[in-house]
Amino acid sequence: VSSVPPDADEWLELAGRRLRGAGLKSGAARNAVIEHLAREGGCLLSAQEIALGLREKGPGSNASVYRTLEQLTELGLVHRLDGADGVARYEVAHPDHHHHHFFDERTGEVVAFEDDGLEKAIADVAKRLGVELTSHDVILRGRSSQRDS
Amino acid sequence: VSSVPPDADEWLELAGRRLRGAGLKSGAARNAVIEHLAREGGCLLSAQEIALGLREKGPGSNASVYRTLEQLTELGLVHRLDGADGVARYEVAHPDHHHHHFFDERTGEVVAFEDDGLEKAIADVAKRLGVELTSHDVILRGRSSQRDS
DNA sequence: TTATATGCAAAAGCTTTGCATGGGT
DNA sequence: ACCCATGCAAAGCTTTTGCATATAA
Repeated sequence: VSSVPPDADEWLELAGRRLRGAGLKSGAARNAVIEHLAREGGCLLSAQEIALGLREKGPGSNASVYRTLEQLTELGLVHRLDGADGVARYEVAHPDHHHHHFFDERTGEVVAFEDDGLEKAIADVAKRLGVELTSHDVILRGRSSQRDS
Repeated sequence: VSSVPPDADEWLELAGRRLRGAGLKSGAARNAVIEHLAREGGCLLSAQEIALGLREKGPGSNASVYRTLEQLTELGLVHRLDGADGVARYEVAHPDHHHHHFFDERTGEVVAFEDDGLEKAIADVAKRLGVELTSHDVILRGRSSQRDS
């Protein structure tokens, strides 16, 4: 939709650092996945969509895509969301920007949003429950308020 | 964990009403699923767990369980959550009690909780986005704060 | 009597895994 | 050299679907 995210480079560096830190070696397929995510990972992407995008210009087999996404999820570099259609979708996880999603049931559109009040409410709940959060998701479903049917 | 939920009967009646209202006929398998849910649907149950629970004492094939759960979800009678393991889990949806879940990543335990502040924050977001919500989920992951490792 | 419900078995996906090969460090 | 990464093809899984039969209304 938009062009390359502004913090793409930042994330790329972070990814490199964490991968190296985990004792992993660089490889063509994983690099391709990571670059693809840095470019288009702003919205929810399925493994197959990524694999398809890569297949056109080089490396990145299905297996490698799945394996890479699992690693990146493990390292907290991408965020995984399991859809009602049984397909897992992935997004770049930025260190300090939590965002969530609204699914329009009429149009199928997905809107990402950020909300400090919501984040605060979640932090409050965690405190009340006496737990430490490592991640959280908020999924909203409904229709955008319009006058027509 | 606990005994039969107090509002089980209430939900059973609601279910009957909605199913009839949708022009559906009663059937042994679906009845069994519904009764099972009324009894044990307080926590997240997978289709296969339900099917297994039914198989022991009567009707309820795999196919019927899946079909029933889809119908109940459609009618808003149960709430569906798609797990990271690729398995969908279901819970009875009570008309006026929203609750959400905390997943302890250390123990695997799942804690259900309610929080008015959180609900309010979500309602506020919806208003700000100009959307009408039909459902929403909040998923928390982390560890319960304890002193040991 | 007609539309729905059920069950079985087969099919459909998405995702994972075994294994041999290639590549980084 | 050693260990990790990659790709292919073959499983593994949950979930869906086709079809014949049984059953509610």
